[in-house]
Amino acid sequence: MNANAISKEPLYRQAKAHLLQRVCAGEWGESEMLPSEWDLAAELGVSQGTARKALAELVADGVLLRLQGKGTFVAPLPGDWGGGAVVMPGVFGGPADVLVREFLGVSRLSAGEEVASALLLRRGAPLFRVRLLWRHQGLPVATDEILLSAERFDDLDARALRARSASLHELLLRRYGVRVHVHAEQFRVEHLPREEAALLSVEPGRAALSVLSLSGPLMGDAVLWRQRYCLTDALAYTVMP
Amino acid sequence: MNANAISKEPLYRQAKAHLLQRVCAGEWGESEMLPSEWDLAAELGVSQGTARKALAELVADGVLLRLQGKGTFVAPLPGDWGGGAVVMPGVFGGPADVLVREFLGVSRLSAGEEVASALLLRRGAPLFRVRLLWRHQGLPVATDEILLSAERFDDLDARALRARSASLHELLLRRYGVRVHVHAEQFRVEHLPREEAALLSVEPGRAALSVLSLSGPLMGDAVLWRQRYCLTDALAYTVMP
DNA sequence: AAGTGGTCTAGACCACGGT
DNA sequence: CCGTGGTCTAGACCACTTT
Repeated sequence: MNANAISKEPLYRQAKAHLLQRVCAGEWGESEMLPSEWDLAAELGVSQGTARKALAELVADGVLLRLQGKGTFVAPLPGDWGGGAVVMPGVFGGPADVLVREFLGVSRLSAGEEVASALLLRRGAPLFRVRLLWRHQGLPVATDEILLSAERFDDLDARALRARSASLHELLLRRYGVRVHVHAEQFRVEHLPREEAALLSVEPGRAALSVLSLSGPLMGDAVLWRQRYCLTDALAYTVMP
Repeated sequence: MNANAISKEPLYRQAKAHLLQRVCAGEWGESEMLPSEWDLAAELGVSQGTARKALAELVADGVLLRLQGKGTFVAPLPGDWGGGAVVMPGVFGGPADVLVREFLGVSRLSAGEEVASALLLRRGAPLFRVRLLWRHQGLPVATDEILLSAERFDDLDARALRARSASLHELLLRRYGVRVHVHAEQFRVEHLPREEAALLSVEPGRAALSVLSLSGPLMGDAVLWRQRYCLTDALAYTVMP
């Protein structure tokens, strides 16, 4: 924590950015303890209080977990479904239902105006298009169309995504060092396009919940556009601020 | 900060609760500065650092605003629309559109099972039912049905709510000292009931975005159930975590 | 007992806004 | 110039978990 740091930013912000970078680089695996406040403070050349403030912000951002008496750990990544839980309509207290991911495929296309503007790319920039299907108790309930720059994330292949346990978020973190957070979400009612209706086994034109979300690295621009169509006959899309 | 305080809670939490109570009691009006950190610390009998931590949490919770060089102020209440902004679909950067509130009326009814369970009331408990209509550029785009305990919030009258500038949130704060925050929100697609369809000038059964939200005091149970129906032909309901 | 994070304190200095 | 909030430091003690 010295020389080349941007001196305009507070020390604890520089420490936070430094630690975030090391977390994203995979320096500490899941269930592996980070060094203690005092050790980190010594490494970074700051006081223990400053190191603590950086760690506290990373906890608030969902990057780290701290447990009194145990230590500091890298927080598990959210699944590809994201933060919004799915529960029975009208019931707020209950546990979230489990959704199962099914990988449909990856293709390539060119960025339209909206996507290009949201992801700060030029029109026509090459994109990867990842398609997912979500099942609840075996029945399809949602489709995802995920768009991301094919230039920034080259060599994204279907093999890794097809694995049942794999997650796009994990792939982006391990291969590109990008930890993706949701920046904003838009909810609308839309009529299902033919393709989505077929995947969800309902008639085309059926009204469904459309969830458009932009994600990207913490403290960075969005890199991931996701258009989700969700059937909400028996489920509700829940968010807790 | 002494005697009757719950000694199990950290000092800064006790200070936070104490300050929150004084804010809700209306001790400081809008655009009136709170005492400085040092003065508050002296009042509460804690160190300046502890007072700062309490203030910082209240800022994070949206209760206070702090401006370097100017002072600490009570944050303005969000309008009755709440946190979710409304913008053009697919456009994330733009400014939120303005919605105009129209008060339709207050009536009384008994709590059904769902509402009673969510608000921790007994089945059949008396409720107030507040009805609002939201317009965007003159056209109706959303209806609200707001339910709250008629026992806890007695003497809620239509006169105060009918005032064009009034807000239910302000009323609850000024009359009952309750500062309401959104605890959770559920999104679904629902078919418009006759009454809502008529209010929105569309045919009954039309699919609309249903937003069910529970609100209540910071650090307390929910006291307000809101069922909103929103037309999203030209608008999208946006949330930013 | 030793190590971890969590709280509390005291003091110093900086950055910003108004006088 | 002063008063405000914002940052940084150093040290002490507490609560919890593990050895």
